[in-house]
Amino acid sequence: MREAGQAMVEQAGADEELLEAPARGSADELLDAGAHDALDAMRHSAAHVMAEAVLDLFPGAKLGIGPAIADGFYYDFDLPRPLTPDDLESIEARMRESIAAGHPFVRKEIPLDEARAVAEGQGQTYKVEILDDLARRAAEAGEPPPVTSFYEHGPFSDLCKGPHVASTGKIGPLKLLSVAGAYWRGDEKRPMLQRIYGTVWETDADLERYLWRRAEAKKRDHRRLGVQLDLFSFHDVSPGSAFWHPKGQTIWRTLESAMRELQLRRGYQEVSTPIVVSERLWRQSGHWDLYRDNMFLVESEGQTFSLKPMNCPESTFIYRSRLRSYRDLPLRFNEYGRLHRNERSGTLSGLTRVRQFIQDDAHIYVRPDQLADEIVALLGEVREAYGWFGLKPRFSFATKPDKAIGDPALWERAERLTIEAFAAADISYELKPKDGTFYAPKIDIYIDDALGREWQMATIQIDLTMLPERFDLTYIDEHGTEQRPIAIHRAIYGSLERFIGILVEHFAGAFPLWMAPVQAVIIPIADRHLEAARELAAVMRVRGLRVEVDASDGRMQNKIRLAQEQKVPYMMVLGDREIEARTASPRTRAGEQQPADGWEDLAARLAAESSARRPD
RNA sequence: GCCGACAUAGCUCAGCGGUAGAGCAGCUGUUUCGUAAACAGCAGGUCCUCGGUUCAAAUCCGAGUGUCGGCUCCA
Repeated sequence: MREAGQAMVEQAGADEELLEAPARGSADELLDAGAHDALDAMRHSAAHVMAEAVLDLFPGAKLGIGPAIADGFYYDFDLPRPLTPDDLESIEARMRESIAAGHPFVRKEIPLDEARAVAEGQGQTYKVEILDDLARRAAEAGEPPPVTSFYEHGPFSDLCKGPHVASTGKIGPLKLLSVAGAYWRGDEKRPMLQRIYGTVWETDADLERYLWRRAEAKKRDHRRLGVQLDLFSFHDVSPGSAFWHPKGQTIWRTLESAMRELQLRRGYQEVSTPIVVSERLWRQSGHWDLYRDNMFLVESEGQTFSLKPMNCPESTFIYRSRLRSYRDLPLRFNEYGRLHRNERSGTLSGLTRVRQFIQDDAHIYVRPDQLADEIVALLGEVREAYGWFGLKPRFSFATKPDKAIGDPALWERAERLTIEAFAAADISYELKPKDGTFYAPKIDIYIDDALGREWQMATIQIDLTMLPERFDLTYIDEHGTEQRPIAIHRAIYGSLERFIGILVEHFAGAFPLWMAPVQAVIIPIADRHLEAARELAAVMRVRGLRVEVDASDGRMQNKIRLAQEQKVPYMMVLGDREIEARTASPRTRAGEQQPADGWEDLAARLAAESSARRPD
């Protein structure tokens, strides 16, 4: 990865559109600049031009940092007053002037102490801090203070590694997007700066496409569609917790029963454990020290309880409720446990960041010799379940971090068996060295949604120590001696709330037939067709289909439009012709008219289509 | 939690010191209609909450609550 990055930077440096990157300096430093290609150089250059504009409009503004980021750039400023949307317009206008002027970017090298004196003279305290850090890092590495580089364009100069485009005129079409608060260096104990986000592209068409993508994402926003489709709502009496409406709950139950069906087939046994649990349990599990701030506490009769933030410790009580034989393993306990985590108020966001949620959680207890087979099976479960939604999971494998508990030999074995399991299941994965949890190596599962956004979804953790040792789990092996099982924590949907939120956006609310809250709407043309419409609905409901009859006195065209807006997969218009022949001709939400079919046959066909759980 | 913005009818939003508005949804009536919006009428609001300024506050100021954009992509 390092090598690839370096090669890219060198390639970029060779591009004549780019100002040459510094010859000296490690690949790491170059990577830190985030300037990987021409577009990044352009974005980083735009950040400089924005800083120029801000300094011009707000003399005395202090500069933080201004890197290129995915899709654009930002720059952090310490300003005398909060910025308004009008300010963004005038800053953008000033940037256009600088771009029109076509100032060349000029690289200057200045000894560090000299640069520091200049920055201090200008009152640029954040730049001084950066320079001091550079000096300190060099000193720690036993190197002399490095020579620093500045990039100048027109009246503006900024400490910067580069590379940049040749001149401000080479900066493509841009737009400033938003202002947000950002702590200096991401540290909440440091001053809060104002961050301006912007986007730059090589062509107008690219910019348009990006803005369209943003607008599209906004239209698909699950918080918006959740209201439109009547799925769920949020209320200030319980911030961060969804109120599920009937249709949302139907989706919920449908996903849950699909997973239950899979779990039944795979030999899981469902359990349920208390939500209010004594602090004593959390002390034993270690959560009390590490996680207490995120737990809701409840006092009763002088004892402290908490709403459980995770299920895992409690499942061990069921494991230990009797003596376990090696013949009992694997034991697969799944639980749809309701969890509460007291997330900081500012981080809450729709269904994707909540305080209360339910996981399709499971804890699987295996003998070491069963681990590899179990992981292969779990990877298969993930693939199967994600196939219901047409999602293609990508896998990563995170290994033992530096601060880890437990026997190194067990770690080594678990990691080796996991890698073998990937091979056996013929699944490729990205290795993330030292990125596991302190108690377990873990497999994380990612998907890209319909808009190309990446989401971290399921997780599989191979727990060698936390549950087995802290809760003293044992089984009796074939020689009559006590052994420690391995515990696997796994969630495939993860939080159902979050998963449904992602699905709403992925499908833009047009759910596949099998999970649509209303699968078909029957539309009688006139009142005299209502009775037959109800009959057809009954025929379909017998097959387990979720069907509604639009009995309102609106016109058929309007009923179609409403069903269309609700993204109902099938509409059946019933008039004299259909009723005479006891047929119906489904109209799909894509506008396709399917051939007429007898009621029974149609119901059977749609029911079969639904139970196939196809993603389209 | 912190910074900024926002909070008006069920929904989307206008009004921004002088008696609360529109479209959609709802209700009532007329219409009974062939594949994406029939017509008319009616009803609907402690303008988020509390406090302040003012002859007068949805509008200005302060506090609180909630929501939204962000807060480790480090020259």
